[in-house]
Amino acid sequence: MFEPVATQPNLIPSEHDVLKFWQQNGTFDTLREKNKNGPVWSFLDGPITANNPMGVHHAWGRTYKDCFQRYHAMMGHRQRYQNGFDCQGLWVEVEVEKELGFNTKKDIEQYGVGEFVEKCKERVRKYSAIQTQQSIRLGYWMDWGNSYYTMSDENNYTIWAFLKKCHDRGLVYKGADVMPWCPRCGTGISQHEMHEAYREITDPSVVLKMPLRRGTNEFLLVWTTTPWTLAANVACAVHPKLLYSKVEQKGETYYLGRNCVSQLQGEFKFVEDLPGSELVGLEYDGPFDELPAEAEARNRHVVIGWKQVSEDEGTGIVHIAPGCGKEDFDLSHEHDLPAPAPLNESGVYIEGYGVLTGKFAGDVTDAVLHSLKEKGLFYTAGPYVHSYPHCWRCRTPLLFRYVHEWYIDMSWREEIKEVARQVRWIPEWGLERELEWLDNMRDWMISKKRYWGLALPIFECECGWFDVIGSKEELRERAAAGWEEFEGHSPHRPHVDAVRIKCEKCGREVSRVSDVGNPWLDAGIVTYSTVKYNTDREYWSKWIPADLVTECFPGQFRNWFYAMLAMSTMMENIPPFKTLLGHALVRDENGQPMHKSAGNAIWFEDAAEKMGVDVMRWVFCRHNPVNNLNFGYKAGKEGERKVFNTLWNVFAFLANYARLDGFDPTEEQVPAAERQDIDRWLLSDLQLLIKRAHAEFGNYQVHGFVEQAENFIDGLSNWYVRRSRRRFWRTKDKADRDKLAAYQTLYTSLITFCKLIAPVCPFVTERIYQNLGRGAAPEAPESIHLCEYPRPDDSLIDQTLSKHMDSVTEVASAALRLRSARQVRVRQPLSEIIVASADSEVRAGVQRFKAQLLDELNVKSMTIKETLDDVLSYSVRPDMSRLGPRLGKDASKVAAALSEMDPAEVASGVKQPGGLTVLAGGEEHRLGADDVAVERVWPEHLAGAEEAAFSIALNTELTQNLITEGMARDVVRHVQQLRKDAELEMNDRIRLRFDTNDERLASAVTTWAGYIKEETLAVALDRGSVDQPQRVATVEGAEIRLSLRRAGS
RNA sequence: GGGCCAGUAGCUCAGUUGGUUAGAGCGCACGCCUGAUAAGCGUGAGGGCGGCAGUUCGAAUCUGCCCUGGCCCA
Repeated sequence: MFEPVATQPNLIPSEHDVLKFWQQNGTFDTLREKNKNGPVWSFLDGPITANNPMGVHHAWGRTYKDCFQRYHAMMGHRQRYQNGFDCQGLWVEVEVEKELGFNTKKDIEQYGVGEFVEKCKERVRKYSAIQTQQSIRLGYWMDWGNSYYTMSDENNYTIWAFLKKCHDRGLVYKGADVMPWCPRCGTGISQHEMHEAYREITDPSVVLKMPLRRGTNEFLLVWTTTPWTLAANVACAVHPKLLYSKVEQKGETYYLGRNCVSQLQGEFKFVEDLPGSELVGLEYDGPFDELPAEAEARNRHVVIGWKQVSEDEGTGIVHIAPGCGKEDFDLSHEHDLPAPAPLNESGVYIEGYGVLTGKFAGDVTDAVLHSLKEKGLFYTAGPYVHSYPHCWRCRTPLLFRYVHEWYIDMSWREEIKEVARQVRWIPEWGLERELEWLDNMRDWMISKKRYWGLALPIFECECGWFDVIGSKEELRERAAAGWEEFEGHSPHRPHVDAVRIKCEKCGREVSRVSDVGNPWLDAGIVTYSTVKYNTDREYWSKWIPADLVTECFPGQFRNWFYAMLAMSTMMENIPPFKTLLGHALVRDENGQPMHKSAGNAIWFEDAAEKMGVDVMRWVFCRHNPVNNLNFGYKAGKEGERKVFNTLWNVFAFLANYARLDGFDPTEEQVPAAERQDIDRWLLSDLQLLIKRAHAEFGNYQVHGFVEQAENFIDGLSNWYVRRSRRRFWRTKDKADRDKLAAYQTLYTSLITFCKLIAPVCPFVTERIYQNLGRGAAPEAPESIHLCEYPRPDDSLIDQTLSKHMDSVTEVASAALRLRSARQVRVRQPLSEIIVASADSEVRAGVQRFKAQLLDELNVKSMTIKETLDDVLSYSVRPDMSRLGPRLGKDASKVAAALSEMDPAEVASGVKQPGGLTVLAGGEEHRLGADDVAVERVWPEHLAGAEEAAFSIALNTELTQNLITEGMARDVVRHVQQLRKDAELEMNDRIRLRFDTNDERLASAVTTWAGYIKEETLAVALDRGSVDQPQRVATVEGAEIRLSLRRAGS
């Protein structure tokens, strides 16, 4: 019935076997069929970017997703199992550009937008297929034929519906702003995408002179790290309340922040300090006033006050170029200043900038400095290290550009906040984080001047009119031209661009704006688009809000979580999900961020085939998700040893013995009341573990359960099995109810344990189940994952028993420690142990498991008492350094008197409230606990230890009998090793032969021959010359030569 | 400048509603045990819980301020 089990689990090859097994049997389909009428549990998958193979960090989130789905499946819940792929957006474009060797948008235009978009789709298909295969390898059970793609028509049109709703409320607008711009990608970078954009770089820092127009030789010293923006200077800003110094140097007068005078080169003469407010309003000459483009600004150069100015860096006087900086731009509104915009979308100067025209902004530092020097405006320059934003996809340093983009006015953020509050955030501070973002975010920039993405359904007329189309049907109805060209294509560029509608104001035919959409629109709509919102509203309302969403949280508060919340608020004003479980980042073994470039990134496939996915999943589930996870093979190895080897060994032990014994798990159960205490202890612990599992899975805190599971398997192996082994070894006997109870207890515990952890490690548990569960009962479900999740049986829980067992293990480990300290090996039997405790529960526990303890500790007898006082003696030594100064010459008399007294009385006396009264030299002296040093003295023959809850004393006196028995046990041990070396079966009988020159040893063997034979399954034990010993061992200093052969052979 | 999270042995982390002598794993050394275990167990060295000040009979746990690191926002 049970298959024999190898001693090594061989995890990785077996995982492939299990995958095959599931596939061949259609196990996942069976599961869905089984649960099809069950109560709904709704998980909603966050789309993975289908742009690269998976790294181990993807596996973390996916392990959670699978794990919770598997738990709920075993609870009988109906689920959707839909995986998602994120398809559209700049990240795909950038990779395709790399593949094709493109550098600019021009390359794409020349190649053809249609072809380029096809390439993007192709890349998505390729990597979604790879990720699918990898996920299957992880054991991630999903409806893989039915994954959603954010590039689908359904998804795109549902976003149109969302935008239409926004437009109906008047929230869509075209705005003008200065924003971060990637000159390589030729697109603005929205606030959402500025996450992790800042990187340290070295830029030129320049201090230049701006001549004041009011007098001669007076200059503002102005600082900038972006020399290219100087050609668009409009104003200078000072902090009105900061102090500025007026200084003279080489016949010129300079103004700069008082705390910035260290910027001055060489000697200078201090003239006076004045507040910034006195500089405000002064007019000056700009550094590039000769340029035609500065014509308007030329007449407006003025010093303005701005409280953001700091004197921590630079000169305390800031150059303002409203067309080149966000804050500058805002200031220009405040002060009604012009905003010349010098760059085109590639970051190149437009006409009107003299020698700069046609040059890339990042390349003009030398030209700018040269020009300043020529004009006598240069003061100093040097390298400056600061953190500067970069394009999050191509790493190009961003520029700031004045542009027109489409926005959603987010003035309705309070509505979103209200929805966010209805979600349960794990960890709880996720809500605060989200609310903070919602408070601080600006309007949502939804346009991008790119090619591969959502086609914004905005049609804009020259006359200023625009409208938003809400569906494919609406587009068809309103199409004035180009519908035929578009029909049959997905709503992507370039085909959708062919459609024109009529301007409702001036009647002209107008096209769609050429922009594509922000990719977070794509992912944010999935709670609608993928759940049949448009086609089956009843179905949709059954599954949304989803019960669970789980993702890695850094970044997602402003991206996916935000987009889902905002879009769901607009669509139906409901939370899109009920619980959000966030987890931190995967780091390398040393806590460093994993980077492809640093070479410390681990690809999923490598990890899967090197550590195995069960182990990987265990590592993920064991970790507290709020902390970053340091992932590496070392941690995997540890988990493997600690958990999987232990589990496997218990399994192998049970299966192999059960096979020999013909144990039948379907036999009638021995009632719990008739089983041994240790059995009932294990079953009680098992119920507690089941309870814990339900609590933690239900609460999405799987790591708490996994930690407890580790403790359980440890107790199962290293206490229950170790303590119960002999019950399994007894000869086959149908009437042996105790043996049956042991089998049943171990069998139930192991198989229940496997079911409990099956969602975490679905492979190894499946193998164990196939042997133990299915092998024993062919009518059982064909997979462990088709079983019901175990339910706790409260009647089996016995808290007192647990407490008793705790006392027992503590006493055992204290006694073993004593043996170790005294160098008395455990195989050497000892005559007596005394356990003393004032706690009656401890005494009860020790009494209850007396036999177990004696066996475990190899001691003949045990005495249990309340205190060890009667076996201990005390030694008392007066502390003369205290008594001397206090008692003077009486001190020595007190000491003498003390030595006459009973040390035990002294010991207890000094602890009394009044102290101990000692009569010496005719006077009474009171001694307190500090006056004497009391030591407990253990009698020579006792080794003692005092613990918090109990004391123990071990009699280490050895009689000849004990020594002889110890020798016999040593011999047994050597024979067992010999059996193992000879690769005998566990139930093979042997004929044993030994030889020794030591008569003590020889007589020990003879005296204990019965015992030795019984322990080693020897049918014969003879002394005789052993010419070719299979083992030569030393016992108590004497040599013994051993040989054996299988009986009957 | 504001907010969130974290700061416990060499490293990685546990420490429930404040309660006696703060735990575990890894690593190192030594020892023990082994008819399931190329496994396991024990011991030792090593920290007084970022700092200071409070509350309390009692604080790693609560309060305040500060320091360091990470993240977010400005």
